[in-house]
Amino acid sequence: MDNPLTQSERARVGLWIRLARCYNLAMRDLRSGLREECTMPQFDVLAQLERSPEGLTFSSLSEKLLVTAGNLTGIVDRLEKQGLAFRETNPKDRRQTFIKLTDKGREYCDKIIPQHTHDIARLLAGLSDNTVQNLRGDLDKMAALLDGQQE
Amino acid sequence: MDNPLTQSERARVGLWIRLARCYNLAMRDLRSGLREECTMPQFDVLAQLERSPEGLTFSSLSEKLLVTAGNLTGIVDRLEKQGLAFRETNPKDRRQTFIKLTDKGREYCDKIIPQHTHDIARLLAGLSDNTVQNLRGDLDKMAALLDGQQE
DNA sequence: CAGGGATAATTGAAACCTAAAGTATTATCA
DNA sequence: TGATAATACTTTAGGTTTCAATTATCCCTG
Repeated sequence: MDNPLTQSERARVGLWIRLARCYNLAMRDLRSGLREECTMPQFDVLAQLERSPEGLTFSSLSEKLLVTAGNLTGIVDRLEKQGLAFRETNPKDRRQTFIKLTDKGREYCDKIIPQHTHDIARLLAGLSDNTVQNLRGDLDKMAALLDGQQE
Repeated sequence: MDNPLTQSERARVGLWIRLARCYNLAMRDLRSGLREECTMPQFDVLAQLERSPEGLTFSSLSEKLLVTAGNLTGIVDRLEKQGLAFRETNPKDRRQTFIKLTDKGREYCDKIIPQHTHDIARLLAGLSDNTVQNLRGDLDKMAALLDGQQE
């Protein structure tokens, strides 16, 4: 039962540590670029809403963003308070609530999404196109693996 | 000023989205493996302490884990309350506080670190050794870039 | 058409997280 | 030496996050 780490296990732990480090470093930078405007989780919700003019339910947002529905309640509350989004009960199924952008929210997205996109591009500008392609491909493999594994 | 996205920008945004997705998917799985025992942030602190028998200050932990010192205050409070770690003022510089594992904390680490390591290895077992090596290399490039960029 | 089970969102408790302000201690240097 | 600056940690306020328990609604089957 006292098995030392195999080479292969060590390599995978190292991979996870590197992934987490990159995530946190990038997150820190991107957060500060957004700070004056809105929080990162609020931005994530806005960006999803922006591409779904018909609105999104809490459940679908929850799947897309990988956060719990209970969490979204608070984030949407704050977006609503800022006048950027609003709730609308689905008349066909009154359990469901659509979340939609207000006009103000849409304007806000027009301003802030390109800004954030530019922040990301700037942050990663130092990587070669080749490295970017390789990373995307390998992370897709990893995501597929992790996706299949969650039951 | 109304510049559409270049190919290169789009690719980098896609990379960031994939990275965040992998991080969140893995985090979700690893958290649930740890849940009965302790929280992920508590684990991260314990794992750092375990390899520094001389103790670690809040500042050094903050750098290693990429979290703010204010945050660590609470996490260490909880570890202290559970009897896993303790604070010790540095007599040479009374501003500094060393955080150290208790005996109980060390025992606990002996149990939980291998378990968590195994969880990571299991989670990523489906990736080829080749993919793991490529990812590690490319993420190292990315981390170096992000590290240099933070002033 | 009346329960009973599933689904959608909310609530509550506990922990995490950041930025900024506050407190104590040490270092600088005029 | 004594004012000032820098450093290390804590505190505070505002959000985020999860899990588990509730509430409201829908669907289905007898």
